[in-house]
Amino acid sequence: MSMHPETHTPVYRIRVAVPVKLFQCFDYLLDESQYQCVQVGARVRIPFANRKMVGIVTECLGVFKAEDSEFQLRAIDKLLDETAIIEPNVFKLLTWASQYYHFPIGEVFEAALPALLRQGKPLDLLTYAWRIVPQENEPIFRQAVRQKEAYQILKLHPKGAPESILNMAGVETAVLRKLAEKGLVELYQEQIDFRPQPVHLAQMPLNPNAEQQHAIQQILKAKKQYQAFLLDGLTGSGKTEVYLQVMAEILKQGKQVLVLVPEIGLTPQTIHRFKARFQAHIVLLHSGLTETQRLKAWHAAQNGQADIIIGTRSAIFTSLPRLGLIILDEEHDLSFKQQDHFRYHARDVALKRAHLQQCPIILGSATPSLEAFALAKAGKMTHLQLKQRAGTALLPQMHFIDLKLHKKHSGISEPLIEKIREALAKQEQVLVFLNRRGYAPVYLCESCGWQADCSRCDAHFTVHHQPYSHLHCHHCGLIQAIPTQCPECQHTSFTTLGVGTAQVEDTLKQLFPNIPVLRVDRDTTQKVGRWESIYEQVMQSKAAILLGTQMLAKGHHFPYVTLVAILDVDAGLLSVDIRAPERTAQLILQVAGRAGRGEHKGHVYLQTYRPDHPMLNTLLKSGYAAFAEQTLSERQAALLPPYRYSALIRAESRDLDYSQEFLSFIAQQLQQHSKTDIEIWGPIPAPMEKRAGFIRAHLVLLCADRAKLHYYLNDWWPYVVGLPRKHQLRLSLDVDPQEFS
DNA sequence: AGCACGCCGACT
DNA sequence: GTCGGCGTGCTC
Repeated sequence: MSMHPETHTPVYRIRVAVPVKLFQCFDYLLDESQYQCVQVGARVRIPFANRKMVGIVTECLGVFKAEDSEFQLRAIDKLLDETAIIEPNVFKLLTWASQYYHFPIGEVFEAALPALLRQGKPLDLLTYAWRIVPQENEPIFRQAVRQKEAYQILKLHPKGAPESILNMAGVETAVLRKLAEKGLVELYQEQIDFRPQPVHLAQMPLNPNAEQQHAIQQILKAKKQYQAFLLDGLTGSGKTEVYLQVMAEILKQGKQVLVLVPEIGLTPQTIHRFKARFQAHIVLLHSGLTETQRLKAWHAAQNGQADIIIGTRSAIFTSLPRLGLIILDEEHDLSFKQQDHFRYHARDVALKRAHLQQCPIILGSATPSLEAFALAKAGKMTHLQLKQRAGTALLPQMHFIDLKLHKKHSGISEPLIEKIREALAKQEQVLVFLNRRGYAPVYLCESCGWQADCSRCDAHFTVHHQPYSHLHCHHCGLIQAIPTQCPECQHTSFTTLGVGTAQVEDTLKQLFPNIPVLRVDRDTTQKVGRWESIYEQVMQSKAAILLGTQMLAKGHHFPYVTLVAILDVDAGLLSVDIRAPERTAQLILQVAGRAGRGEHKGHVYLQTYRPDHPMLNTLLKSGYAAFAEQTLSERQAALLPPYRYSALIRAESRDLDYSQEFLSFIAQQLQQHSKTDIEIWGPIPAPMEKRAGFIRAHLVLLCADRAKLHYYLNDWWPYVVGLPRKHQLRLSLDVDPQEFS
């Protein structure tokens, strides 16, 4: 195709977002027929430097005149979509996110698309299938063995089969093409019915209590406009029932519902709850899907076939032509914030999306984030509380055990052992929580006190005995043999300090030899389906002990657990991060929420050396809301988030001082530029300064005015990224960071 | 990010 | 004499 701008046939110009680490878009040329088809939000294949890439059209700029551009524009290779695959509201959302998180637009678009679409595969890829063209006589294959085989396999699929399935069955695409040349088979496209089917209730709703009824009514009042709701209720208070009844109404209007859940929350139980209630097209979007499955689900959401879309973080970017409600469950969960690359927070993006869509959004949590509380207090979100526990379940009772006063066996105090014994004797189940896996967190020489430390991190090695004895760094993954002779003093006697779940497991098995002890942590659940089988075992057992880390606190419910023990509450309190107290409080309540959902009252035992700790006491005596209130006023007094807006610059370098040196320099530049508008902390060494061989430093930016912060970041950050570097340096900007020391 | 171009050390 | 180290610069 000739593309001389000087010729008479007009040439047109579009602007394209390219998935590269650059902050600008690039202009390309196309001819009139292409221009008539092109839409903002469609994909194009383009030449970029010396390679081919897939970009997203961001603007259609009309007839091109050479004097309009200082660049020698190139022509696109191909228009990949006839219509936008990103709907206008999501397009606006992604543009906003690129600006808000100061992340290159092309890479933001890339993050919003399934991998197959990023690679340029057709959106309706899965609607194409090969089928046999009926013949009068059975075709004869002489030498063509492969074709004969392929033909036989295709015979087994009278309605046709997609290429991917045939490929898996050993049929190569080339062979199919040969058969197509002979007219024996054809590629055809299945017609999709885009009309949404009416949704029916498959199950009667439960009878809501007064609080639930109030919440449902409040939310439904806003069903055609933007309003954000914080649905704040303890585990077991019936949040899900509120979701389901609001959803029923929205679905009845022919709209789609987007449900976002934490990474670990997408359990078969959750899915089952939705599937049981609605006779509707439900799709799931999570990390466990194959790319083909993901594309299929994404496509059904995007073309409006799917009614309910349940997904993790990145599902917030799915195009939904008839979106009418967003639900974000476990709003406080950290997995909603992406921790690398494009560091967006799905909760904040979801709020923006609901606003663009003019639809209601529900944030649900038993332990709302301080950000959510602050929004509610500022009147930007409607606070709905569910205080009663649904059904007959009673609230668990909380008790402290002062570790200073009692003898311990692998970190379990004697009074706790007695309580566990009593519960087991009544055929009840016990949950023991310890957020530390492995056997022990420290290995040391008995003679000189030398400790086994990771050479690549500022951290101790953790001792593991399974599947064999070794030292493991939980921060960088380094594995080493356990030394038998001290490198410092040559002595040969060693001991361990502290306990991990593996050690507690051994001790519990010794203490209660006839009781099943089930350990749930990353080491025991790596195999697929292992978690499910443990869960099944627990549900079928009578007396049993469940032991585990974080994983136990989320997702699954254990109705027969009446005693919950948190072995080391202090671990979370020691952290330097300002968000450590709320994390700990949330974790305590989440773990506590596992207890006593049946008819028996639950008891929660917190082991601590600090039973007088103010945060623990506020939490236990006055509840989470009082704790949050107190923590918020401390934040307000200290002018910390959410009362000021923040950003964190991370720098990592193999060079000892370069991270700090570089951050010092850029901090100086920003300080001169922004005067007193932005407060800059640092550079400060990261909480674990050395990790995986990189020396890490941070720079914290704080500003009372969000717009001002972004105004400065807008010019300054691209400048910083473009600065020449003396040494290798990894740099990242984290807007609204989840943790900063 | 990639990828090429470009100028200085140890090898068939 | 080359192969290849990664510094620098560019991508419409």
